[in-house]
Amino acid sequence: MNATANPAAPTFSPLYRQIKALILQGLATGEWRSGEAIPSEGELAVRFGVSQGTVRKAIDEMAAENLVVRRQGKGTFVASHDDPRAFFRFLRLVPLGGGIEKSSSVPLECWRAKAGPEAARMLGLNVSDPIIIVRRLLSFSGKPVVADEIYLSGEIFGALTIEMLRDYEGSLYSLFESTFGVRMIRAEERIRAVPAERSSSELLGVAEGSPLLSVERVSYSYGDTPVEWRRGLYSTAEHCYINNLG
Amino acid sequence: MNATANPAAPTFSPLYRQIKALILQGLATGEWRSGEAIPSEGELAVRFGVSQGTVRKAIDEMAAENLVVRRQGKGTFVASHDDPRAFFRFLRLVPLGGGIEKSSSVPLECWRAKAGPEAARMLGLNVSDPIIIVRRLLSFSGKPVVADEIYLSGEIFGALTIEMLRDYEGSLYSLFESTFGVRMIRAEERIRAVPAERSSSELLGVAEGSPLLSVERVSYSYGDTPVEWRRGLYSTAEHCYINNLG
DNA sequence: GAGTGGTCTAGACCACTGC
DNA sequence: CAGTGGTCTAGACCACTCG
Repeated sequence: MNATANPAAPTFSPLYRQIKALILQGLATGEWRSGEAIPSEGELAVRFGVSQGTVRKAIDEMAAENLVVRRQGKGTFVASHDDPRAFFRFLRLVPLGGGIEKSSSVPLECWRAKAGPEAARMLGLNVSDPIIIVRRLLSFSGKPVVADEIYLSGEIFGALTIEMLRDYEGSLYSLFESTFGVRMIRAEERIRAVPAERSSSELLGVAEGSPLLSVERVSYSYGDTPVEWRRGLYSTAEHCYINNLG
Repeated sequence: MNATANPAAPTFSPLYRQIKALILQGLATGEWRSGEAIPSEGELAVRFGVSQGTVRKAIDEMAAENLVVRRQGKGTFVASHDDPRAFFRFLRLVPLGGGIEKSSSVPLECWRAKAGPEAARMLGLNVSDPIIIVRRLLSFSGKPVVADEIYLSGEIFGALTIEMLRDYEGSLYSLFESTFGVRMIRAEERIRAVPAERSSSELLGVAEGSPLLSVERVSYSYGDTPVEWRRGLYSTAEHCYINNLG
């Protein structure tokens, strides 16, 4: 037993974590794509030379981290941002009165630039590496609510154009996933209250100086690689940001 | 096998969830108190007439929900708000520059009242049931950062006084837990940006009308019972609210 | 060393899906 | 029906803690 186990691991990790790392590698290298099924637990057990229970525990962890979705009787599938259940995972904004609204995203600009010190630090790049900056406006029920400025590595997202953003049906992360093979796994947000400046007040249709939520986000892909840095200004006149403390 | 299983459960649930419910019951009724060890997996397996693996899976879920903490070689312990690791679980405020600051809480007022319609709805009470209202100021490194107004069921927290709040060392939730036997399990927060009113601007030392974070929270104890409703106004001049999207 | 949680295995059976 | 994940068991051994 312990077939493919690392013979001289510098830092000990249990077998099921090693199996998890191997499966993760398959996800990162694109061996299985978003929405596709990965091999069954039995197959993976044979491939890695461990018991099914060990594979099961590895997949359990990955399911808990939303990397993968299990469906009884069908198989285990690579998590996808196309899945409607994943929509509110990265946009925790709901109307104050409750209910559900139709959202629409309108790209305003998309241009090439060189990374300044801050963007470089956030994205793990060197200063003056190529980056892409996107500005867009997000509306609920036709009313503008969020103004985003999004910084992306030019290396990865080189082919991105404003037409692609305009024409794509679905969320931004769905586009990144299907077109660039980059899946956002987790993100860190830093939230503050700031006064609306001239430009954002016009975009969002609020008075200059009125309070807005400033939401800065760094998103990570496999291996904790930062791939997106963004700043959003949220109008909370009729919406609020919700968060569950567990 | 299936010893203590419910003979005619209306809604099916696997054995390990029934075991989980039984252990949860022990927590809710105070059979084991905060910080104490619950019986070992083997003991619980014998008590409930199931295999240790089944008890294990039940406890796994409870550990994932932060209800319980496992410590190898020692046992499984009832989660406690005294645990320093639990501090930032319910107060996600960090200095903008990073680092750690000393926080101190100063109670301003603590009085009895009757529940209005909003407080009643949030706390699951009837209108004009007795409630307790606490106002307090939270400071980091001596500077005021958060002004809280806290609504509690008078039924449960009847004995609470401002002296208790003033004299207690530790977080508010530690006091609730040790003095009233009420443990906060999870909470929902709704966040908006609002202009500072006269009273809060004076408390927090900011200009009237400047942007503040409004954080409304409902906290739940066992069985999803709401036990606390609060509204906090956060000055984000030198701090920000952090959130991890997983 | 005794007692605890942590890992791993092997095998049985159940519940769900789709052909 | 075959194939998938979901549950449950029994037992072995490891890793950690404490007296």
